[in-house]
Amino acid sequence: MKQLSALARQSSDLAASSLPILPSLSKLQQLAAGRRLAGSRELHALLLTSGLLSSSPAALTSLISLYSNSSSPVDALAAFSSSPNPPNLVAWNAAISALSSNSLSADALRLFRRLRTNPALSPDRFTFPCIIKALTDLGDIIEIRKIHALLFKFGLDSEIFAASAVVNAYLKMEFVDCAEKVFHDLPERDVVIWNSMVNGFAQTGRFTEAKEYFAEMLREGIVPTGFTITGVLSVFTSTADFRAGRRIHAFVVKTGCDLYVSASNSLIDLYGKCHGLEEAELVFESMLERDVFSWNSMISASQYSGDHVKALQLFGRMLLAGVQPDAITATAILPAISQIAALASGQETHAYLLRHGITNGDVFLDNALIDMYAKCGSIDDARVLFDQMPQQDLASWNIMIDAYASHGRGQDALELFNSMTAAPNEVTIVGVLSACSHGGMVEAGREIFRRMEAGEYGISPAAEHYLCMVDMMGRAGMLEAAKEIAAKAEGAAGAKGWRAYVTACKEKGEVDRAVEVAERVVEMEPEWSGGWVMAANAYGWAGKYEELAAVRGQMRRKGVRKVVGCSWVEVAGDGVHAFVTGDKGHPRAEAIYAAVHGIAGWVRDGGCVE
DNA sequence: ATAGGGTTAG
Repeated sequence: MKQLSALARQSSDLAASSLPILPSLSKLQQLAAGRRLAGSRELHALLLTSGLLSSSPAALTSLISLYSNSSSPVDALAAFSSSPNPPNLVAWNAAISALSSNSLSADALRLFRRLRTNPALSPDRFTFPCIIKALTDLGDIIEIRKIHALLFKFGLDSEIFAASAVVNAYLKMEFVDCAEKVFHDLPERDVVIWNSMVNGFAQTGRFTEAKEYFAEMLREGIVPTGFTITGVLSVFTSTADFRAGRRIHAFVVKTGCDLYVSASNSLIDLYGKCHGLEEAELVFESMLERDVFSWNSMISASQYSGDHVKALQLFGRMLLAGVQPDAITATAILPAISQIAALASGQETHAYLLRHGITNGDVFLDNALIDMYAKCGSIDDARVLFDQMPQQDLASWNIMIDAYASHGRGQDALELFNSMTAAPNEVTIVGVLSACSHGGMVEAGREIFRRMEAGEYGISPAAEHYLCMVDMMGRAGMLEAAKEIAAKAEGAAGAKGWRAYVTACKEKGEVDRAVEVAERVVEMEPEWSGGWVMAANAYGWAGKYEELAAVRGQMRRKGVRKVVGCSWVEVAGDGVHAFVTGDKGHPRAEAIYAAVHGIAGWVRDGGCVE
């Protein structure tokens, strides 16, 4: 109360200068809503000084709901508690609502219990929806059942607002029979309670029921809303039923029902996940209003389609639009940065996340950061972050082991692997095997592979593991052993295994061995251009030009094209530059090629061979 | 004067 009077003194001058003497309450509300929290405080001060707060119960309730709508539940509760007169039931309801709609569920429950001890007041049809919502957030099924019984006691069991909240609660906690009973016992059902059924089933993975209720809802002639569309789209996205998702989009366009922001977001998500980048963009660009979900879904859609540059551009637009990124934005954007190895951008993004307190304790985000630092070459920074994590998950271990592997630090990878507190999975084993391979640690690698074959990790060797072993043996010059392992791998991995073997044969000058299996790669994976190129190269090394010409001829006839290699480099203060093989398009191409030749010369002079 | 339902991540 002391604080409030001080506040009143402070802002009464301001209020007096900008407002006529006691305008109507609704006018005040409009002004306050426009100015959000500051406006609410101004109104609060004015109501106190004018005495309106003690004479009008409506004034107190309006004030509580204003604070609630400006996301200030604590101020709402303070106004409620400091009321000069005992608050009436409407004020109690507004206060409970302020807490429950601002995620202060436990406080909402406490306030509700205090209301129950008040002999003069009983909860009504406005109280129940709020308290049920709070209990749903708390996941308290025991309390939900008690409150449900209480609804009958007060004769409010046919109230559709309370029933919607109850249905929502039961479905979230997978009490399907209870939810359906409440739903069917109602004398009338509106679109909201239908939405509760559809979305409740959708969220708990009961996709069939969700679709059935949606279909039934349409049969009953209920007009769907943006809430319905969002829920039903999430079903089709989860089940990868993109054609049905498209049909929903068409339905929305045809019936002209408003999409609202969330339903548009769900469409972007759907199109993003079915590689319909253009359609996702179409929806995104046509939105009049975008929230953080819109941006996150759109950035992820670029990301799924592999367009890292577009993802980064979108991120820039997001910041310009003044939308605050969150941890999900960061996990979507960091892989794009990693892909183009833009360390400066990565550091900048990390600093931004730290400044805005977005990093706190999100395992996904920490993993993305570790991966980014490792892929951008800053492996020791990656390790510092890894060690600082309060709790690493399996992905963290895998990322860090992979990081050491790709930096040729086999010993560090092996040490990390041996100190693992979590059980490894197949990805972990691939990482540690490739670390042994790149680090030339054949014996350690063979030992892990042997243990794997003996079932020690509970994982049986898969294609990738064979591939790692071929690579490892090949690099160590154990070509016969490499060949034996390549012969064990099948399918696409078999082809890659043979390619690894062929590469190793060439490295070791055993071109005859390479020629012997050159076409096996093509036989196994004729669609893969890499196999054809490999075969042609092998014949070239051995000087078998007739065979080489034959392979090239077949490649032409079949239209096999070599995929052009592409790389990026980040220049401090000058952004990211992309290059493809033989690229002369860069404004400073001449200087760049001169520098490359210079570096190649130093490397040769330093005694390095290919 | 006060009330119920929704989307995104390795």
